[in-house]
Amino acid sequence: MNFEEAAKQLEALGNPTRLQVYRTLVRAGDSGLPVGSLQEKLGIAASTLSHHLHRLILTGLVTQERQATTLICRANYPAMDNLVDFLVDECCIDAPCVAAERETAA
Amino acid sequence: MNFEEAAKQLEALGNPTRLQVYRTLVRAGDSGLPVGSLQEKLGIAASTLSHHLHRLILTGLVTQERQATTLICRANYPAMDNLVDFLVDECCIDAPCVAAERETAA
DNA sequence: CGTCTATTTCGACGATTACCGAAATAACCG
DNA sequence: CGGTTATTTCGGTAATCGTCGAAATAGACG
Repeated sequence: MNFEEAAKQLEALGNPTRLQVYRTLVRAGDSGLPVGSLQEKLGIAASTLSHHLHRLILTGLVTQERQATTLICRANYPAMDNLVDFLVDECCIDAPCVAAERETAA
Repeated sequence: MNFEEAAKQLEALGNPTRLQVYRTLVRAGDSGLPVGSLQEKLGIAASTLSHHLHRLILTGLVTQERQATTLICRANYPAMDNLVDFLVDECCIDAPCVAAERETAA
């Protein structure tokens, strides 16, 4: 995980609307959610949602798969895993913290 | 860790300059670093650094302690720990996602 | 082909951000 | 008090962001 990529992903998740989108997708699980359902759940304009989805996709945190006219969105779990690894690694380079212990224990 | 707080911290870390500030502080360890040293390391204007530090402090990711005329900055490890916890809890990184069940129960 | 649904792109707007240098403040020392 | 060093606040500017509605595109179906 390179520094710039991590920063971009963190920035993507740092917007409340996008964090909510991402959380909703995570909770939807492997089956994912169509853009329309997502829009209904969040109650924002379709164009706004599309914009945020685009950014999440650019950072690799979300993927899309076409099923006929609807687009299914899914959280990309490995990407988040890498991001968390980055944070833990950064956090624990010189000063071990609780996260490192949990990491090694798990 | 509440949702809004997590979003604010993620946004704080999402800016490349701030992420670099934070990383530098993490690597400095418990002894921390004066603002001046930080500025020298990063090569940015003092006012710009002060601005970013302020934001990191507001989110709780960094703390400051005065020592005479110099201000010592330190990474707040428990805050990062909580943030990582939030991400892991929200996104159940390595395990099948049980968050949906938790959601319906809540 | 024309129409319907789903989604994106476009164009615009106000709000926020990042950055800098200059001036102000804080704490110490003589 | 006057001076010195460390840092912040102020003022301003260019760039980016978040949001929306309207228009454009993608695919299915008759």
